[in-house]
Amino acid sequence: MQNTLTPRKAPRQMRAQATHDAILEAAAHIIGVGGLAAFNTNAVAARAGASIGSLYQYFGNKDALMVALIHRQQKRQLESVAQAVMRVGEADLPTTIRVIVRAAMQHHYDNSLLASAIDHEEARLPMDAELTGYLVQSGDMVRALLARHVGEIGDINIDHAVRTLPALVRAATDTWANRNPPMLGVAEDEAVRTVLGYLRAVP
Amino acid sequence: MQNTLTPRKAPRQMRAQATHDAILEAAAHIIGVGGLAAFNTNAVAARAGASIGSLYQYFGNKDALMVALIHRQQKRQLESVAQAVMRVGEADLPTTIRVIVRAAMQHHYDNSLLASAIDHEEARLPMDAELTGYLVQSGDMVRALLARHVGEIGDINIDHAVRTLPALVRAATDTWANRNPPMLGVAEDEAVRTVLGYLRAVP
DNA sequence: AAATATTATGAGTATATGCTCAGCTTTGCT
DNA sequence: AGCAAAGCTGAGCATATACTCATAATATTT
Repeated sequence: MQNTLTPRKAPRQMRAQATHDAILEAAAHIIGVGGLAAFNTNAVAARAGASIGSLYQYFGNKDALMVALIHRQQKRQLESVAQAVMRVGEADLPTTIRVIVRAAMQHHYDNSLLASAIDHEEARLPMDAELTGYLVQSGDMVRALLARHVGEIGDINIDHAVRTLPALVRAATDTWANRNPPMLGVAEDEAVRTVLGYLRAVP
Repeated sequence: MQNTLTPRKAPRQMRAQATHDAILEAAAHIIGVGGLAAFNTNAVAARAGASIGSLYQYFGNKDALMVALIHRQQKRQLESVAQAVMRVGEADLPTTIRVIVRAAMQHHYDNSLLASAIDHEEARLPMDAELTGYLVQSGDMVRALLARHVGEIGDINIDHAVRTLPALVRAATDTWANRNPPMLGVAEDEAVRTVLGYLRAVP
């Protein structure tokens, strides 16, 4: 086996897929509630209703499980945003931004502890082809989107914007959605203001 | 003892202070290099050149050490920014923002793994009076600053801005400074653009 | 100098946790 | 039905790690 972070074995039957998914779901839940400090493989297996042996059948080690979790989250986020881009069609820039911001926030605000754990672990773990792929895809999406509204935005370095913008949205979301009680309306408004301000800024 | 997160004993002699500081420094270094996964009290004591017993003389448990680290980082950041605010005097808004952004970035870009670890742990640990105090102080600072330039900024909710702006700067910093090689110039420019855009935005 | 207070030590303990493996169960195929 | 492949189990091992405590060393006070 080349790489211990690679999945050990792919599920082939339906029940195997279910076990596999339950383990990922359990991991997400445990980190979401107790943070990385509570994240251990025995607890994950127990919550998944699977044995610890099953966990290690699909994930060669703890880091591999974390990597799979990161992939899952990235994939969901990308799909969610892609769908929003479809939906929004040819609307004006502020509307477009708001719709996309809302989609991007979706998977963050209900589990911001998980989100920050992923941020942290992403920085520690090596970046693989799949992650790079998501990055490229989301970059292309932003690029296409901005091309539609080229008249309404300031002088911009697109390569910078492609990386900065998602980070800004995430920051606004984390700040306002992760509170007691969560201030989702504010989160959305602040994110929209930030993005529009960034895009229209003149140097 | 009311609270296990409280420091166990305050250092009274100089050598005790040195030990105390060395332990915090070692903790920062270990998290900065290996992330939370590498953060354990034995390793911290070893790197600090102190015994594990000494560590537990000053920090009742691992979380207390983490809390102290968070306080240290917050305090440094606040001081750094406060100094920048002094220095900048009555300059125009773009210059002011740039100087402050640069100060805020200081403690982030050379150790972004530590920064993300602190973000994560802050969300998990209970927020105490000291942290609240830092938040209030930095809020007051932003408020005073914006008051100086009230003519140059758009219609703004100051309470929102006070929390959103630092998060935006942190996001831009993390995104661009934590790379190989670190792109500090881009980080600064992106942060400045973001903040100025946010402040001048019109709804 | 003696007494007291503070600081440092690190082997050792209790526990938590990553992970294995030998055997069992279920599913799919002929 | 019979067989092979896939999937599942969980006790238990090896190790890592949070934390204690009895003792020693150093500093401060009287």
